[in-house]
Amino acid sequence: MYDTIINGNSIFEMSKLEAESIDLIFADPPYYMRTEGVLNRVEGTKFNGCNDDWDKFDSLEDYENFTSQWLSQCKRILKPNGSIWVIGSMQCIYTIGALMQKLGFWFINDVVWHKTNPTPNFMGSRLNNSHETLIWAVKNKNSKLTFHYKTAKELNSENDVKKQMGSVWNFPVCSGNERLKDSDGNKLHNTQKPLKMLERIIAISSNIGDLVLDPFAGTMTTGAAAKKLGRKFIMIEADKKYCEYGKLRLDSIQFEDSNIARAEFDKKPLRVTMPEMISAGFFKVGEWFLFKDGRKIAQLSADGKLSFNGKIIDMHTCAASAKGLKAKRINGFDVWYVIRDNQLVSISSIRENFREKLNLS
Amino acid sequence: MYDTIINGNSIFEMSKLEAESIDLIFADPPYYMRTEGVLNRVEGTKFNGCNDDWDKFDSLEDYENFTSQWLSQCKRILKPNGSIWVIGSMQCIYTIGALMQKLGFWFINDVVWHKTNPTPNFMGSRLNNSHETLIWAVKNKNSKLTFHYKTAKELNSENDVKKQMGSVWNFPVCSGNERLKDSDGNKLHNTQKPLKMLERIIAISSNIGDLVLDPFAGTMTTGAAAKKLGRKFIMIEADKKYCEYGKLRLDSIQFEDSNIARAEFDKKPLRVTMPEMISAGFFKVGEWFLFKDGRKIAQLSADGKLSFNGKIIDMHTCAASAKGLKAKRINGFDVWYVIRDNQLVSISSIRENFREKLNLS
DNA sequence: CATTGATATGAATCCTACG
DNA sequence: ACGTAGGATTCATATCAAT
Repeated sequence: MYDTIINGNSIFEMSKLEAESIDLIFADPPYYMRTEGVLNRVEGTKFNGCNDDWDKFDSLEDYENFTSQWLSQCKRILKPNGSIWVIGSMQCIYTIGALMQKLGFWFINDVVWHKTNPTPNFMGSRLNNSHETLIWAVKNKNSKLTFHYKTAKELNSENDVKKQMGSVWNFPVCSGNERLKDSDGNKLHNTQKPLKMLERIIAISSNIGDLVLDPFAGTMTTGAAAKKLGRKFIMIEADKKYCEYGKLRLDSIQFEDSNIARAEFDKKPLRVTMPEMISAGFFKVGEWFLFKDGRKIAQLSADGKLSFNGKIIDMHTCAASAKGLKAKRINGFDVWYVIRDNQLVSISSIRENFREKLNLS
Repeated sequence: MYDTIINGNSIFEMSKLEAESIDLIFADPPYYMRTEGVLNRVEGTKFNGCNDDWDKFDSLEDYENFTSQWLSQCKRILKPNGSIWVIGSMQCIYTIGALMQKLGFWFINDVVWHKTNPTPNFMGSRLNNSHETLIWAVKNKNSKLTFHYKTAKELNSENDVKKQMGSVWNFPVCSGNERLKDSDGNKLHNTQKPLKMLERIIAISSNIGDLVLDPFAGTMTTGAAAKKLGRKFIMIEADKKYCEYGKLRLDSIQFEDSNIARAEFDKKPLRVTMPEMISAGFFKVGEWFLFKDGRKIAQLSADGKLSFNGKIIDMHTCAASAKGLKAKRINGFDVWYVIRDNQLVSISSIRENFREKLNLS
């Protein structure tokens, strides 16, 4: 049962789903904003924020109870190595985050959505609230995380410079053409999230073909991003109107194949061993392994380890030891060189040659 | 008892302070990082993060209990209109924030310290954690906040353009000369905070002469900023070594008078009334009040209100009404013009003239 | 068609002194 | 603790009309 929109109560509908069946959950729950009265702009027009009934709760305890219930269902249906993302603002995210930790979710990152065009504070009564917070967690401390590090780096490209993606993300609020309108031309939903943000989340923390759940689906942005990136989805939404518009939206979207969708940048190179390379003639037993500065340090043994000061140890441990580091091991492929045609050659580049030969055959 | 460093346990020492005696609290508590083992950099040197004994707790419950205790003391000693700031990272800030709300603290903003030079994630195992979170709260919902809006705007100046300060702040992590060193030349403290950040916090949310408390004072950055800005301070720190270095640091700092320290930009202009200005001859009873486009809308009445469509109403209500706005009132000083020397002149500029004349006399 | 200017709008815990 | 009334307060972006 997937690629469906379920019109119903989030907690109840989740309770019917199978345990450990979901790869990725994105949750955009009610924020419990606790606004009162009307807020007028400086010009005297009314500011139309989020004053929906679904955002009203009787008390903090009431909200905690609600939050605890839907989070518990999420924990139950999430696969052992699945991820959950929750978005919230200052009014709710601390309640949510604290309950998540109590339930045993293990935090990977908290991410700040820095809005490039936030609503200003009309009254100058506090700092302009220009961000929302996302919590990224896995089911428990021992979960094996899906994180496409190099895909993230690729998505974080700026002027062709690719840097490690950080925990502060800049996106504009959803507006203009992207913002869904109802039949009267008014915004369909008060809290539609940017598609780009959902695409980023799904791309870096799930695999193609995975099953994505959004328990508070609203305008179905999560489903839209999931479908576009080739993931399956289940969207739960209590409001019938949103479900109807959501179906139209999701039907209009197609899978768009790409290196990002398939996380090609994170594909691991073929795993090869020293003995393989020795028997293929890429290394010779007994040859010297040198530092970059040309010093002869250790000699290759038949099992692929190194002979160093009379001991046979693996090249990574040997590298750390020979460099006198406190660390037990460092990556030997970054340290060792051999002599080829009277030249120092990195063993890393020799491994590359070997991999190329394997790929060709 | 102020401008002191107290060497002792935070909770115990706070319990001895008088109730409702503190204007501003800045708290940088142990983060409960849950780090294990040793983290090595790519090149094999040891990364010296924070694994101090003071950051060790037995369990989440233990940490909650500790947090609840020090926050309760903060609540007790904070003045009714005082502010509290707490800084934390993803490991602890949700626990802290949730407990603050349970204790009745009312959130003003959560602020993101976006580090411009964060420690990279050496392993590429998650997003580079490049921020910490500050929570700014007052004692309860009805507290009257100290917020120097225009001082904040002034501090947020960029290329001479001053904008409303937002909830995402860019600061580099504390390093170089600012970073305190011990007698061996090693960094004195693992979590020293940037002085500029503390100055900003103190400048915008307290008044000159106020009493500032830091229950986890560490390198005494809070005290340094407080003294520089002419605030009194109480610094509590459990570690004797930090207290000794802290005393040296604070003794070397002097109050530096400035418009920021005195929040001059937020001084309210003299409050004046229409009748005053009428009797001083700046307005004439019966004269027309016009829109910016030159339309004659209403006539000035002797009590300073406006005659509009046969009714006498105050100029702010009249402005909203005459513009057909839904809002009951808008600022009339932004709306109304009168004729002086055959020119449209804003009544706001006339009020300025009147204030100047009052200041001269 | 390009450029300029007016208008609309976004998850908001959005005032405060005085009587 | 109320209510009432004086008066201070906004940034980025998309759209659309006007030039």
